Amino acid sequence: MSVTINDVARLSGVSKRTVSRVINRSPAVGEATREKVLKVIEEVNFSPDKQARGLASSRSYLLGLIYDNPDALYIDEVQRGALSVCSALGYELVVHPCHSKSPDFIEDCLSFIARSKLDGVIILPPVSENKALAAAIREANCAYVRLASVDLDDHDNIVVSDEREAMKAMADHLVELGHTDIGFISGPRRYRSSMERMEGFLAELESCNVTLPPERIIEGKNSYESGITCAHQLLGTTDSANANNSASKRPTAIVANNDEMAAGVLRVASDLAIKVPEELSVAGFDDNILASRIIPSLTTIKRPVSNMARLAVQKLINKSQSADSEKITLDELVKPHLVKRESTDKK
Amino acid sequence: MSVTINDVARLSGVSKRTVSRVINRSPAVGEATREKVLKVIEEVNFSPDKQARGLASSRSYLLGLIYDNPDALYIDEVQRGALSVCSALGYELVVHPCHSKSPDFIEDCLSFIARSKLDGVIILPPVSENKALAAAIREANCAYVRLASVDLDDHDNIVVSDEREAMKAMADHLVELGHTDIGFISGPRRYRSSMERMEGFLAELESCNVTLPPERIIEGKNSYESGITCAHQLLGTTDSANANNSASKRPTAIVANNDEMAAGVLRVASDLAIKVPEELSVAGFDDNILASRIIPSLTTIKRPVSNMARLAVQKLINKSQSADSEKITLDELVKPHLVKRESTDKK
DNA sequence: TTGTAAGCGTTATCAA
DNA sequence: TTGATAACGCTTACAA
Repeated sequence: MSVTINDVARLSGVSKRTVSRVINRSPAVGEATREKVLKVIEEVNFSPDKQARGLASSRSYLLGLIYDNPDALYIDEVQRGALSVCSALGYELVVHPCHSKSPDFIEDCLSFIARSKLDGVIILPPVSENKALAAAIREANCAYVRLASVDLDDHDNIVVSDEREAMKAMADHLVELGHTDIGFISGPRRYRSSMERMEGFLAELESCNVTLPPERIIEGKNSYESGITCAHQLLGTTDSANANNSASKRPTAIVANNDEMAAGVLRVASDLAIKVPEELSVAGFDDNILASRIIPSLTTIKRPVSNMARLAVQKLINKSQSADSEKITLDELVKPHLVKRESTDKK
Repeated sequence: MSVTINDVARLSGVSKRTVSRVINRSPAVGEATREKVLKVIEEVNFSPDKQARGLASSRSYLLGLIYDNPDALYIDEVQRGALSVCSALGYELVVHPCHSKSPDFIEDCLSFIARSKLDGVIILPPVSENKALAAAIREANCAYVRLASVDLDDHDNIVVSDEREAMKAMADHLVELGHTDIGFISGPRRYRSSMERMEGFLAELESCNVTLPPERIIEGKNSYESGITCAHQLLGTTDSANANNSASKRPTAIVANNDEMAAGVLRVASDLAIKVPEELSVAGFDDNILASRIIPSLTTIKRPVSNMARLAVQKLINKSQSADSEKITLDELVKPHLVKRESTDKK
């Protein structure tokens, strides 16, 4: 049927073992031999069988992607980024959306890893913040890299984007535009990333001498619906805040923990006939496709998602690579950055 | 390390081969023996090694997802749908975005299949319409199922959603609202799905005695930017149509081949201060997340994407299953349906 | 630097 | 209905 290592060995007049060495980039092969073998490999279009390789070496050349994030755009960007490195190195990507609230979700992830003997997994936020999961995976002796906003693991096991810093840029942007009365809709406080973003934002405001009173800071759930609820609260249209909906009492800007919630804010503003950005500036985080399509388009923060995913794969592969084969080099990581659009303007 | 088929054989006092038969649900095993073996399997928590199995039987228990579709939301929905069936049956899903314009993309897909000895692949639109790809995959002896809008393959190899029918509902909706002067932005005409949608829409209009002149029907590229270009054309703001931008000359409704282009139309309407839906109704196709978030929210058509993906996996697995093991039952397929929102209203 | 032989954990062949 | 034995295609001791 298809050509095997034996064929290559025979054709190039060396042993199986030597061919194996060539395949695995072992340095312990004479230059002449290596070239001879490579030539044959090329000629007969040989590619080693993954399953046989895996069976013999207990590796699978499969990487897993574990996520509970509902943001399809984020997932898609991660996948494409990861794959651009994966497939170039002979690895494939197996996807695994999980339910981090489910009681047996750790078991489920471990089973996922075991079933296919994955060589490593990439864990996306927010489940990447789950300490127990990371511990269990480490315990199971599987390589992993977490994508996160905080440095909550060894350098080898994490790829961090500095969201705190990015939110400082957002604060500066709004202060420059003259905003001092700003509403902030955070993400769930149990997530480190939510706290990073919030703290970065508030700290920078402080250092610009802008202090937000507690009622300007509310906790959202990262969903569109939650954005709507929180916007009502900030814009003074809930029962508890009745009759307070005068323009003078409203914040002149609202920043949300993500674009989904910011979209909710835009929806409420539209319903209340509050003009954005003339009467209210709005900003989000993620640079979702929404952000550029919605009217007015949304000022937001873009993370280097694709690069982060690539870096994660590289770290993973470097780990699982046998000691004597060449390591690959790591890209420089790009920082998140502010994207200014229509939804923010002078106070 | 972990328990193997040998352990099970030893513990239950039968041969390897018999255990293998039990695992594979072969009927050629005595009832008593089967139960004895199953009991041991249960006790020692044995699960067969995929790689070894694959090596011996040349199967991988891996399914591939091939797509050139840039719509992350669609991909995500497919993945989740497919996985809900996959993992329940011990299969994993390997993803493969491809570039259908690239000259070696068929080779690339074949290599993807060969590399991991995939048991089958699901091909998403629009590349699912590519006849050469399907032929090549069939040639390579790999099972496949295409997701498409037209019945362009054997029943076993395709899952169809009736987009033509769905667009009839869209036509009826607009006619009911009193629209007779309607602009239509099609997708690329080389795609069957574009043609299906367009033909379904126009045919139904005809049968309601509404005929669109040629200049009301233009070909878009399915992108947001293309939506903007086409909207300008339909709303008479291009050079070639200068001075024709009087309300009376404009269509009272514009339907686009997808939500992305419809979003472009909304953007242009906003820029031209044309009120939607008061002065112009707009509709799309897909029910992207955009559709519900954008202001005004978009009337569109939702496909049963997740169900289609599940069905595809079921077909695939039924094929690759050995003849003597149980087949699984197929779900009923839900049809695409119209979702009415804010962007369409009475003329 | 290269080769020999023994697995890796299954399934498949063929006989009993 | 069952079982010994040989694949499957590769890697890894262990030699040479």
